[in-house]
Amino acid sequence: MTARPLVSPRARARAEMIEQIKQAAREHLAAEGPNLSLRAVARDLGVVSSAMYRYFASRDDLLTALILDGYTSLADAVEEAEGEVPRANLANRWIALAWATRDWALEHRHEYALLYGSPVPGYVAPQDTIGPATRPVVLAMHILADGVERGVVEVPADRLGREVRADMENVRTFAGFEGLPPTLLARGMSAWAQMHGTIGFELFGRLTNAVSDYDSYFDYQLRMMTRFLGLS
Amino acid sequence: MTARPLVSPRARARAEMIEQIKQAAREHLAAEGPNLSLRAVARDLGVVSSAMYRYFASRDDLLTALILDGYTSLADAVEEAEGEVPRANLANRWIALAWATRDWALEHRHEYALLYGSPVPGYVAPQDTIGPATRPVVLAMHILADGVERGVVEVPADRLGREVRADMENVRTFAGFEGLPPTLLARGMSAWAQMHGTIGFELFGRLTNAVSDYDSYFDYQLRMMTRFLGLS
DNA sequence: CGTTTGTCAAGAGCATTGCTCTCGAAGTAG
DNA sequence: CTACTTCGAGAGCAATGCTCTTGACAAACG
Repeated sequence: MTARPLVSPRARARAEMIEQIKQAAREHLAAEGPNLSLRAVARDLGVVSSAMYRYFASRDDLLTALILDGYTSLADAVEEAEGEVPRANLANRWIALAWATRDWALEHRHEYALLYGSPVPGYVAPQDTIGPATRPVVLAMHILADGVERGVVEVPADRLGREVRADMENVRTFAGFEGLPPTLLARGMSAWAQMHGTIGFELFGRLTNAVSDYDSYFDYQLRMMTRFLGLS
Repeated sequence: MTARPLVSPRARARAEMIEQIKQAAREHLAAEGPNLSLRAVARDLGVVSSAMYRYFASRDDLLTALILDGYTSLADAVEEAEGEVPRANLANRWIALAWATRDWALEHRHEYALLYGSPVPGYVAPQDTIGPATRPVVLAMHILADGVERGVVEVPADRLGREVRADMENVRTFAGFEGLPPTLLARGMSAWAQMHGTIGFELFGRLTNAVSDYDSYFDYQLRMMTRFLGLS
């Protein structure tokens, strides 16, 4: 007698097919950009287009799956890179995080555009994307919180407006940072916007004719950033 | 006898038609997002779709025209706002520039996405867009150059890498800033990326659940920025 | 074992898109 | 008046996302 399989062959085949579709879709994304065509990936898989709808209710659903995978892929890469730096070296932890973000963005240009570029027209992010989506920025703020805890990061003595303070408190409790002062959090958000702004400029070709050595440029931007944050 | 019109009625009608098409396209852009449909604007104008091709060789050509108009519209708004601030008030000039940018972006969300968001798939920016496209950032750097000239902005004494220095020299000569030191230019680019990063975050919904009062948030970000630039 | 239930790929079909071509009407210039 | 150009209309082609039906096959159950 054979043991009942833990997952039926059917469910297994289905999971494999879903993975194949996503893989083909990713390749199409990298090749032709965000104009993802269900029929095209169906052709790649030697399958008729209507069969796709057994696995994804719509093209947007496929996109959602890709976006979700993208968020976790990016977050994994970022967390791994940051995790390899000694805890006490705050500046290098931030720099490692930023480089990992940029490296991932350059390797997955169109996926990055999907995550951080202009949103797709009719698409609305479902609730379960916000978890993976916030992992990198939560990690970044964790570095700052660590610095405060270790007493090596000086807390800016700015006077925040009431609304900004409320917003920062909101973010703080959301991410679970008790020891992170709002003024420093605001600085972190500033640096975060700068990092993604710089990466976006490079990726979307807004710096052509202006910058030739993007690595050095990014490196210098990061040096200014860590100084601005009081990490170095 | 009637005088020969300076521009023939035909050329005039043509120019008007082009303007009508662009206007309808802008409205469609604002309503349905970047998925601009030639046939839809043709329907709006009560005209058959093939007639569009008498005025724009392709859908991308229409987009190019909209992008070009967008750049000049944004640049006009920014230059006007900045021009109203007394020349000596460097910080307020920068702040006015930034607010004008954000205001324009909020009023023309999809056009801003066209200009600064992820690029449209097959689209390549023609050469004649780079002029209007750089007007705002040239203006921003001009404020910094002005500050150096007036001797009120301190020049950062950073040591730039050779590549970064070369890039900054490149940008400097391109924009015609002789008196702007590379280290300050690099700071300017940093602030520029931060500004567009922050605006993009707000516009593309990357700050929902984190920020509630975007005006105050942007205001505070600007205060940090002008301090970082040495303008206040 | 045999029947039922559910899942699957295939195909036809609908409305939409960008774009091309041809045709006749109408305006313009000599 | 005649020759030329420009225009809008319409048909048509190759795509797209998505729906529906049909027939085959596997899993589950009695």
